Amino acid sequence: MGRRKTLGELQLAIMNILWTEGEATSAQVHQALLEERGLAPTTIATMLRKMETKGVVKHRLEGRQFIYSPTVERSDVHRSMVAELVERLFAGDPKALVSHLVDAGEVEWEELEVLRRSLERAQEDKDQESRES
Amino acid sequence: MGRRKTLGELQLAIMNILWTEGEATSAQVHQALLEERGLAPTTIATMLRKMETKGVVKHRLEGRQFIYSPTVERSDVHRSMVAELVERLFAGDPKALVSHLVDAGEVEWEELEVLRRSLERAQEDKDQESRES
DNA sequence: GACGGCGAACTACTTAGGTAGTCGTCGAGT
DNA sequence: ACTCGACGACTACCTAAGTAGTTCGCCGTC
Repeated sequence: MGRRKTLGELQLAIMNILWTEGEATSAQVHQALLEERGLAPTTIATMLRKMETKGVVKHRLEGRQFIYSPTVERSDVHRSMVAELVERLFAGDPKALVSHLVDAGEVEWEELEVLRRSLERAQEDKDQESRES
Repeated sequence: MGRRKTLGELQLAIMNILWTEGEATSAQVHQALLEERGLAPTTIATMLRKMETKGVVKHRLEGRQFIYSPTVERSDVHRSMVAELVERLFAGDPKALVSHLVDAGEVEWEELEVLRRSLERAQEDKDQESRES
């Protein structure tokens, strides 16, 4: 059942709401996106139905309302979308992406050191956990 | 004139050929992609025409052949596509992408150190150059 | 018991990538 | 001069995302 998990712009915006809220009705999602997008309520509803067909959300019925919730993890979507980009642009080499970010001035190389430290620490914490369990 | 520089899978494959070769005819591109894709020659030709409309390639006439060449830099395309992904997935924070790569096990944090060193060195080289010029 | 509103469903349309068949033309070789 | 092959142009589909209008059913209210 590992379908294509590549989501479009609006779909990601909707998923972000569902991921942070846990679940929401079509109207709630519409409300949340109204400020920045100003879309019709039907647009959101249609999109949610399409996303359910695709298998990235599901709904349960409460009264006469559909309450939608995500069926995929944020991290899974991130993983597959990043992997696709790396595949397409950097021949599958993620390190090339990091190089690119620095070359393009998006990330200062000094920041890599900071990042490395905190990630290293996170790794140690994880090791600690598994040792304890 | 800064159109959307988001290219699809096939378009990227074609651009990769043009970027490495400098220029090529439709037939040459078709030949180069035949192994892995087995597409009809007309498909390549149509795509090149669409890409010219979009402004990412141009052609010159030699005899009765169109010789295509890129009009955008590989690095520009990489930049805008990575930026779009970072915008969509990581709220515009490129450091979050690096974190993700490590969390997802795509890049070992130890490699960041190696990468950091080489990038730092590259930076020094660049500084050196500008000082010399 | 008819009525109005809300929300889901259906339908339609646009844009973009991808794929390919058919047509027209022009130059080369006989 | 005439035919044939190569190659660009045009046209047509398909799929996916995005956007929204219209319809229909149901529920509570008067």
